[in-house]
Amino acid sequence: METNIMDPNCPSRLVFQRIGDKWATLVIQVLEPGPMRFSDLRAKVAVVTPKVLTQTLRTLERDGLLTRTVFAQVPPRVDYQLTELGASLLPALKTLRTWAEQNVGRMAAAQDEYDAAIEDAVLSAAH
Amino acid sequence: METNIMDPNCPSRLVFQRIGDKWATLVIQVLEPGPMRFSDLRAKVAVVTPKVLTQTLRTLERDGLLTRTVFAQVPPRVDYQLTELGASLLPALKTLRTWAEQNVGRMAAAQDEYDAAIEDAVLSAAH
DNA sequence: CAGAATCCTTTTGGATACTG
DNA sequence: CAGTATCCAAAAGGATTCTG
Repeated sequence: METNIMDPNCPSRLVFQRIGDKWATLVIQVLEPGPMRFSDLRAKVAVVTPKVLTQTLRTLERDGLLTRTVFAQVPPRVDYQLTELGASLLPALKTLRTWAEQNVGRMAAAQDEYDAAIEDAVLSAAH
Repeated sequence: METNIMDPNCPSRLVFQRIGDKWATLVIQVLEPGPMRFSDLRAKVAVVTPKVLTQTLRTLERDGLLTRTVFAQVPPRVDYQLTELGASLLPALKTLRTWAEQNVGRMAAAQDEYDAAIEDAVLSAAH
């Protein structure tokens, strides 16, 4: 069967949505080297609140991209690690990052130019 | 200089954000074959409202990913087409789509499994 | 035709405080 | 330590109506 990206129910939409998630791709990339516990993730992913980090992790766990392992000890310890499926996404993310690193300068320049043109238009309209 | 994805100001964040935009990647991929006018885009991208489509197009234009060309005629005609920069993003998107098409089935299965486990937990808690 | 303007609902992200 | 519970502000997304 043909996957049609135009279809609102197209499965690839799900993936693009996940990629766009502010924290999801970050978490996946942080987990690349190996398992990590909640507090370490918080430290690594900077100023994310526990609530948002939990949300992100639950979503990724539900997607089968990572696993959550609880150790029965006090104080509690919970490890998160990429599944094979999650790890298989890394190359695609890497491709995107590479593009980003190489082209964000051009994007930023385009934005500056665009904004300057708008500014000019506003000023001349007010003449 | 080292780009650090952990940095909230990291430029690659901008790219991931754009990729995650519900309509942006769709528009870029629809424009691959060549220029297209507003109404054709609307038809292609299904049920998007003109407001949202306009927003998306403006953002992409500002990013330097596409150009907007107005023809001085009645009725009006406006063409949108990818810039070289916009087109250079296509391979990376293609990589993602390929991953999506190959793995969305596994993601969906993982979700079903996860939801079923949750459901079981709820039922047994109510025993 | 290609949108702009307005209004409204839903979702998202985050701050803060509390708990097993 | 690893979360959960509440509350809130901001933004995204969309329906509808109008216009050069």
